[in-house]
Amino acid sequence: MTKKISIVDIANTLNISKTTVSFILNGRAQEKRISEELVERVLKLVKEVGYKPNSLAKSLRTGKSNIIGLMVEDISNPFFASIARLIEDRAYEKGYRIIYCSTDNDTGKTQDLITMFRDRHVDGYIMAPPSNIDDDVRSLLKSGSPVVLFDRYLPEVETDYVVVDNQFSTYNATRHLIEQGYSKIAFITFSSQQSQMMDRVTGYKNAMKEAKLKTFIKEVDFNRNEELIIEPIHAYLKKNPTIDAVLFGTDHMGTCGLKVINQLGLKVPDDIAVVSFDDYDVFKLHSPPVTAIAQPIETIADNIITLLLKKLDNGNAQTMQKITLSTNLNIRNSSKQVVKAV
Amino acid sequence: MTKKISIVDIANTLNISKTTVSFILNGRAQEKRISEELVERVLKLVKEVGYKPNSLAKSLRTGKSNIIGLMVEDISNPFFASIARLIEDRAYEKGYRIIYCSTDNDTGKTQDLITMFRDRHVDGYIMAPPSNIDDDVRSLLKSGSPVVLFDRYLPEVETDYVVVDNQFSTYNATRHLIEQGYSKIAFITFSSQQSQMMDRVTGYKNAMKEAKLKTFIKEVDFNRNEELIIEPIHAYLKKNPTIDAVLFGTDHMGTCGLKVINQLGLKVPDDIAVVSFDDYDVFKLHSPPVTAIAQPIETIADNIITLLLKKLDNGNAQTMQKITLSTNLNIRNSSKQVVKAV
DNA sequence: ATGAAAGCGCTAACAC
DNA sequence: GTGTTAGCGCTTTCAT
Repeated sequence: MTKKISIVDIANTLNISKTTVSFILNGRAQEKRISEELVERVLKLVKEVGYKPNSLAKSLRTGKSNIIGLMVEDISNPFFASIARLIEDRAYEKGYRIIYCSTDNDTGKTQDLITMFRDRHVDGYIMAPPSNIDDDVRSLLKSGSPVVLFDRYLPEVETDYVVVDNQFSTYNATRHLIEQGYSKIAFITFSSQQSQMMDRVTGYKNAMKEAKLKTFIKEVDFNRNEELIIEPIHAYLKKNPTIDAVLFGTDHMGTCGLKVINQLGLKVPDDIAVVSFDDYDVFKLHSPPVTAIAQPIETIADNIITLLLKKLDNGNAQTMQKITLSTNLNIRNSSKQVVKAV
Repeated sequence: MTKKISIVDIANTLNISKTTVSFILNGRAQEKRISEELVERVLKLVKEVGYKPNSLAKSLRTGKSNIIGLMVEDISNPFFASIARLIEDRAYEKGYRIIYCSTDNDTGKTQDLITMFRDRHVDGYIMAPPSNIDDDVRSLLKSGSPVVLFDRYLPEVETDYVVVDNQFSTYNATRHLIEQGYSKIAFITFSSQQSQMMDRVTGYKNAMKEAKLKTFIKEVDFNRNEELIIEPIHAYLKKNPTIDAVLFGTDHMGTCGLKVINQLGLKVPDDIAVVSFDDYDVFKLHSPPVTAIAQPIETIADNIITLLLKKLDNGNAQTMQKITLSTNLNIRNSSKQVVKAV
């Protein structure tokens, strides 16, 4: 097999030193003024025997692994899966590989993960950080590793990040519902201290306050068991039958919410209007289609990887960039007041 | 930082040799009859200075990386994302990490990926193989690396794999449609030579043949641009207005298909009945809910990782296991003939 | 019971 | 222009 051939083997076969081979293989032949002819011979043999440099050894020596550590909340969530896919593609083009992990927003698990990534000498980190991870990120930064945050950021840590304008997004969505004539508007979301979630609540609150409306906020604890998310929403909606519209804080929340609304036999939008953060097939194909706050997934992924690759090239030298992108409110029939308020 | 400390540093500090430290760290103190007291001292210092072995160096020396290479068709597809998530969890518990890549069913890209994984000395491979990858998989096997295939297998290669009973699944789904009184039943799927797709077509064909019905098969080329999938379906359905039911070959196909049906303003199931392979929120939440062939995701993931871990433990010694799991046809309103045939 | 030393495959400073 | 050599940090055989 292509197994055991090392740089020494090919050097010996050609009766030259492995240094020369190494130089040639790393494109430094010109610089070292190695004869065209030797270069050819080496390249030919390399191809012939199918020699592949051992990247482990290379990494050990150079300290570079060409691996990027990607930490998302949950790879099975469509938002994160899509981002991961796009990042993977761009990184691949540039010769980087991705090791990913799902953090479940668990700080302890994330710390473990960071240790393991550091251990493996990953060259850079992309992370949707859980709360209370500030010190760990700082220490990463201090040791010279580039870190790009996304989806949320850590207000107390000076890093690059790519997020969307969460506060305006929910403010805007809430305004939309108000303009459509709804007044008992609930905001149902995950309980979380993360920046993006805080901002989303704030946007909702501001819009409601501005319109002098009473807020209805329901926070549900995150759980991987969907039943445990559906149940509290069910209870909440049942207990507050006057609610005439609901804004869901994430795609997952929105999906669970729709299930509840089905269970309760509520008509959308007549009984209850629906808007959700994130925009996926579930919302587009629903009857009626669900109004959704669409994040610019591709732009997000593009910015993340561009930022990281730049740092990787520049030896992490530059100043931090904080990128906030705007979302798009895709208005559909789930939030259009039918003319009945006449 | 926790950066530069190596085994030598801690050996020097304690005035002992690095060998001893290595033994202690690898739990061979007993075996080597190293004094309790020394062991304690070493462990204490290690903890104190936060020494972490360099896993790169370890891998170089031992040839083990504790990394598993996972190759899926597309990580942003919910089926693969869910599987990936479950595998990640189980592997993590056992101290293994996952490097993943999306193959896009592209043989060339997959070969690159394999080379890169092999390069990085991954300990094992999990793969949803594209076609024509037989030789590469064989060579992996020959070089002693455990490989577990899933979702599809390579008939010509003797490996472990975990798949579902695709042929029976579509046969059964088609039978269901026939029993409901549909007769112009189309099968819309990706054009592919992969085992799972071939089996799905066969199942459909067999059921139709058995019932003496004419088959309507539309194969669409895979493309990452959704528009290019939607368009041919649109054209096909428009050109064959007599079709009264359709079975979609994958979740992605089904989602695109529903979009087309919406565009065409067709009523489900009155104008057209719908059944899809794979069962996701999109189908459950659709109005009417869509009948779907549910794969046992957790069981699949569990079997895959159990198989691989066993091989990893046993030095890849055992015989191959071929596991075929059954699916579940979740019958919903999208395929229930409304009583009109009276 | 502990240590010296070889070596995994590679890079790069320094010779010649 | 090309070769010698010293590590990168670790494991493991063989001595003692």
